[in-house]
Amino acid sequence: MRVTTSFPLGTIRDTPSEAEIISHQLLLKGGYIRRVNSGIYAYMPLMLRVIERISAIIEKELNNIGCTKLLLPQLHPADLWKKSERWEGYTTGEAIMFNLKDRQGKEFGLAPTHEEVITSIASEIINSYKQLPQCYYQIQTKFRDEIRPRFGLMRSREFIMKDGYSFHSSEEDLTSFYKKIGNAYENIFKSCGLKTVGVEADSGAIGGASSKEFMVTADIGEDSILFTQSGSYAANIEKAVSIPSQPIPITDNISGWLETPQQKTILEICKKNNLDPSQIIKVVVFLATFENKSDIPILACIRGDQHINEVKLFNLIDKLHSSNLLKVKKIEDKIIIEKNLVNFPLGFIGPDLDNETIKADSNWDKKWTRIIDYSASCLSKFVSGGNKINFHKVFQEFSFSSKDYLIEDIRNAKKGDKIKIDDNEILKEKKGIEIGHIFKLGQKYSEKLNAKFSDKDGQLKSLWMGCYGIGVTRIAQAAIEQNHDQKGICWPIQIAPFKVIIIPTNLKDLVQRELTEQIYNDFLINKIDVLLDDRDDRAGVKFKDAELIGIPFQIIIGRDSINKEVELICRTNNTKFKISTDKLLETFISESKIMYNENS
RNA sequence: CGGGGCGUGGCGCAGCUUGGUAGCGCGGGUGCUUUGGGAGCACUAGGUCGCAGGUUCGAAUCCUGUCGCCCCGACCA
Repeated sequence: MRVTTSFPLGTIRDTPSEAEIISHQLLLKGGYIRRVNSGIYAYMPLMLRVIERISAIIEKELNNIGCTKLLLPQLHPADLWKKSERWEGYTTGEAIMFNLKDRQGKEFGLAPTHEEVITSIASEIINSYKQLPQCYYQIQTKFRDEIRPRFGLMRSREFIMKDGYSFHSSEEDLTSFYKKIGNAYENIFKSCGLKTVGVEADSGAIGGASSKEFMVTADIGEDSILFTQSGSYAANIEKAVSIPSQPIPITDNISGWLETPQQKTILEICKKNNLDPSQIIKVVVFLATFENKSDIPILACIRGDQHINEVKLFNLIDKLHSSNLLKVKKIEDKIIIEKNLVNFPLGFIGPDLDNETIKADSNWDKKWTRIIDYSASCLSKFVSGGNKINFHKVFQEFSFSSKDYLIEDIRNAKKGDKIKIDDNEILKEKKGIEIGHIFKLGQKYSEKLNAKFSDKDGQLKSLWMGCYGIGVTRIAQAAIEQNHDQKGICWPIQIAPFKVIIIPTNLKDLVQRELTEQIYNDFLINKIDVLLDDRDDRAGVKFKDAELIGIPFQIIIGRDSINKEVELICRTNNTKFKISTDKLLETFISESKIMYNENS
């Protein structure tokens, strides 16, 4: 490709003010993407090439393990999503799905994911165990109405994703395929030149028995990963389980009521009353909203030095009730409190708060659901809210063993904690960018959408399913986050838009020009992805652009053209080879092979 | 949704406090010079100052409303 005639670069000199993180800035500066609206980007020619490289790597690995590519619609009828009972949750609860009505008033959603569509199709085409297993995948734009799009392609409202769905006749077969796809994922990310960590994860709104996320570790990551040094354990903080540190025993000389005026936070109480956070039980109030059931108020109790994990809390409440749980939200809003509660001492609540605090005319459940985290349940003497404004209380010999209290794990594991499986190790924490997620769905969707097959025994059974996602555009940006320097992007060669860029320093020089054409054609004939910067600009401009857009190799054609000598420069480590043109191609090929091997 | 910030040529910004009819740098175009690290000089094109009301003789500037975007938080596969 020639920059002047077929491949304009579109680099910009100033960093657009909208970009906060380096990878986003470089994508904009390098002319890879242009913002059209909040969370909506155009993929410019350079970007498209990167997307195509990543897609090709994904396709190769998935085809290798017998997956089949197809393309599904993006406009989904609401009916289908109502069958799986996700319509409400996706349009009113989390409201992540863009939705609209057609001219007849029929409802549609713009697909954030495709379980419903693929399952309904699978139910039509799969009849017998003899057809199983099967795995279909596609690479396509997804739509999600993110609460706050940010960081360019990292969290955008329109993004490209590979999503795959597998169908099995048994749970065992699903499990073995799940492992196979996990291995394929590792190959894919390695082939993309990315360093990733696989972690246990919460399966969230997709649902299912278990799931694993693939993370690119980076400081700007939006997820927290907890892991042990040895690699014996790694999990997303949403899912991670640990053993909390030992509480500091409370001294004997404290008892009864504590007057705690204006002391609403754990830290204030500790400071003013000479207590340790582990001696306090913190009570956080939530409201669980269901699709067709009255709202349920929750008292979530946890040791003061620990934090509530709202994902675990959500999953727990979801498990307790058959109705579809839409959301669990902290009760803070004064209007909501006044409308539904009476004598409600926010900030001074204890685990034994009276059910009478819920107003009779409220449409809430008339009983608090009291959930006690393990960290709190083993304390018998502790300080907690006195259920009276400006008062806390020392609870003595208190027992949570009554059936009013559900003792569960609703706690965030944190760094420094020990884990069950290995006494010697403590958890460390890093930030990560989620670029892949695989789920064992089980029969959740096949049951709801009635996707059955005839098994060996002649019985009709629900299909076992897995689903597997990779954020294609997110990989591209994560790769930049992991591979850049002061000058710009340093693409891993596997996913670079071009392998090499030819930079003639002075096109007015006839010798240079001829040599340039000769080398360019030579590379083209050898099917090497080459970009020729044939702009009539000063050399410096072209050097800067080449570095910014991050092509792995540069060929500089300059003064030594007269001796048939050029320079081959490696972008990443700045290695320079001064070589004669007849050795250029073979040197390039061997050097790029080295680079391929380093990255995989 | 709460808090903060910003909307002025393609990009980055100044001007706004104290109203007087829009400016700088980069980028674009033309010409000459220059040519291995974002060149120099000269000329040039390009903006109803987000939008709508209001105040005023006069509004980018003051007031009201509204829309949009960005950041932090809530929240979020």
